[in-house]
Amino acid sequence: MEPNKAEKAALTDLEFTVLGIVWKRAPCTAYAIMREFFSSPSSFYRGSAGAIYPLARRLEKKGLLKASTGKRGRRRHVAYALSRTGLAALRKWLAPPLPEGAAAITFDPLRTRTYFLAALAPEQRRAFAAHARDELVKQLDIVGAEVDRYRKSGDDLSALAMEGAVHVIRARIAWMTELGNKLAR
Amino acid sequence: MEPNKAEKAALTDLEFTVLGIVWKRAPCTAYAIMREFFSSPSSFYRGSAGAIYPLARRLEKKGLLKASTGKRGRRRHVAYALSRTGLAALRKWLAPPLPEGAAAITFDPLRTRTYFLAALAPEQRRAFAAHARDELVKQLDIVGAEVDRYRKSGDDLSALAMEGAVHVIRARIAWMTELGNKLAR
DNA sequence: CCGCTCATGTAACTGGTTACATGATTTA
DNA sequence: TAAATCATGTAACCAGTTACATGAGCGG
Repeated sequence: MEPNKAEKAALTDLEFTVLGIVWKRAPCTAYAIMREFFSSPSSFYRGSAGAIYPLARRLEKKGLLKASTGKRGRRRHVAYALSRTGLAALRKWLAPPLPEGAAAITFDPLRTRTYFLAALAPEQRRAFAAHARDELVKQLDIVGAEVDRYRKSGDDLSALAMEGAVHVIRARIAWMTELGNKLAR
Repeated sequence: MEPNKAEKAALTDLEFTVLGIVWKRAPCTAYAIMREFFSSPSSFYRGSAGAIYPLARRLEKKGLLKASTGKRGRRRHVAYALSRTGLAALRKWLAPPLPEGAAAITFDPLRTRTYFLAALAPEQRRAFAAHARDELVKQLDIVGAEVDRYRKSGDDLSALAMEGAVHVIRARIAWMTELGNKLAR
């Protein structure tokens, strides 16, 4: 017999992230998972219903989530929790070694544009650097507030995670400042 | 008459990036565009043939690229260059204002994992931070070399762009070091 | 009773991917 | 002359998206 392909196929980052969310929030409806994505300042995944609902059922069929139906009033809902194998899968994803490329350089719309900045007139280049810097500073406030929120809620590791975003945005601000200065000369 | 939808639809980042590459390298075959992606240390886009060839023809049909057939020996090839409207489109993409979210926080596999690190035993958490840090240090060498390569080739703006990646990786190293220290206490 | 949130889902689309296929030209 | 590179392309797939639809419960 061939090994069951569906059982073996590696999960996507979104699937592991959902596993992580359920681990934190269990018992947790698919709707609650969606909200988690909506409230995140990161917009890489939108956590759309069209992604989350089929995904949750998929993980349940694979035995990584277990579903239980509860009700509020006469209304039913499905709450998920991690199964034993789900927790094991989450831990395997978290623990070293990291997969190829997990520490690699990430997509950055500002960097992508900077490669081709010579196509603009010098004055427009400086405007780009100044504008990008301003936008980054705005982002810094948003993620800074998010760090505080996690701190106050006592979720120190999430705060530490979000501090990664703070570090990165500060680095990008420094980079855009440097770019502005170099373009000014 | 309705405005032609195909003409008006916004381009993706990949399409603008190809526009930028052609602007730099014209006259430039689709194959050469692919190589540009292969040689990039960023792996967000793989620049696969299945993406690049249809994309180039699409941009040509929209009038953003113009194609010319050359030959080496008795073998034909199609070389692209930017049209006037293509250059205008590239410049509009580059110039302020940036689209919504261009300065937003980006996807980071390390950050995503850090949110759920409490699911690991304390010793495994520290191992994660140490391992991630090591992997980032390796990346720093790679992108540092890339900066030098651009500097030597005289392409200062590309070097400046790649220095953005250096800034970000250094920030992520500092973050992982901090995380390691905090987990050690 | 109106509008908001909770809750669940589907259909059509999209923008990439992998894998494959073909053949000329160049280089070791 | 074999292997690598140049060059072009297609087919099947995939993991997301948007947009839509439905309906219960709840607060003002």
